Amino acid sequence: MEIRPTESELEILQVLWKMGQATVRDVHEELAKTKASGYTTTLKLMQIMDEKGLVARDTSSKTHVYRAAYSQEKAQSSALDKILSTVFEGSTSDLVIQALGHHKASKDEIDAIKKYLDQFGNRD
Amino acid sequence: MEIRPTESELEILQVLWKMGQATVRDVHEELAKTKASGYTTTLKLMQIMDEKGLVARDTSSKTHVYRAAYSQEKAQSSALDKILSTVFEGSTSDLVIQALGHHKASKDEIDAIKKYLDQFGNRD
DNA sequence: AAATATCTACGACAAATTTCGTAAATGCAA
DNA sequence: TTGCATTTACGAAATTTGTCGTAGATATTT
Repeated sequence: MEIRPTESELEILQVLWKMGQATVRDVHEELAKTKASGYTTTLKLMQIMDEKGLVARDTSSKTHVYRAAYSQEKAQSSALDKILSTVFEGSTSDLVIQALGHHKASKDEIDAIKKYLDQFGNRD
Repeated sequence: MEIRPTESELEILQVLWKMGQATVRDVHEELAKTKASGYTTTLKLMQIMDEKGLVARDTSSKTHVYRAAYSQEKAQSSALDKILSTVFEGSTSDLVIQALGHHKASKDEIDAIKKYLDQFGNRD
């Protein structure tokens, strides 16, 4: 029952998350900025995503309007689960420290994290 | 030049990271615990990985001995890069906070992270 | 209304990944 | 040494994913 979006499906979801609602053309033109593939390719993918339940669409007018049915939060959680088990051996702290080390966080970001830790980190 | 391990290749790398050295049979029996596929499948995969440079092997005896040529650190860094750009919109702090929130870290882990932040987080 | 443009549906092709069967080589055991 | 088991090599099928072409429907323009 795992509904794992594929790589291309994830790209489409990104656009939908950002736009909220979008037509196939909207999505395709957004993707076209960084990727070269035909319009019908995007269309087909979004139709498949509809069948899978990854998106929902309003078909009342000729031009269908799509929205994500798979939330960014879910994708984040799923992505973290996966890399935790595949490359971090389940160690959240390893993951966090790697993330902080390799990808420089701004001072504001670091402050946000510290705040979070102080607030939440006092349990066993 | 991107040498991105596939899903199955990553499973094999996990075994090699853990074992250090391993034969095809070693790897296959480890994988068989959670997955059903034939011995020659594992063999073929590992041969392809050798061509790609993801593993190295000692062929001096009949039974070849493999080791990872793609480090866990590299895989970690690559995995973080990917999910940062695909589902976290580049926000390291979002990623970290999500990681800490969803996957409970132990007190020791939290302390380790705090320590890391205090030591390293005083830049702009 | 006729021509043009845009959209959906859908089959089929292409590429990448995974799977396996079979043959040949090598080592081990009777 | 002869037979048996294990291993490698390799081609090919099966699967999954991504790609596109074409047909038909619907709208828009002239």
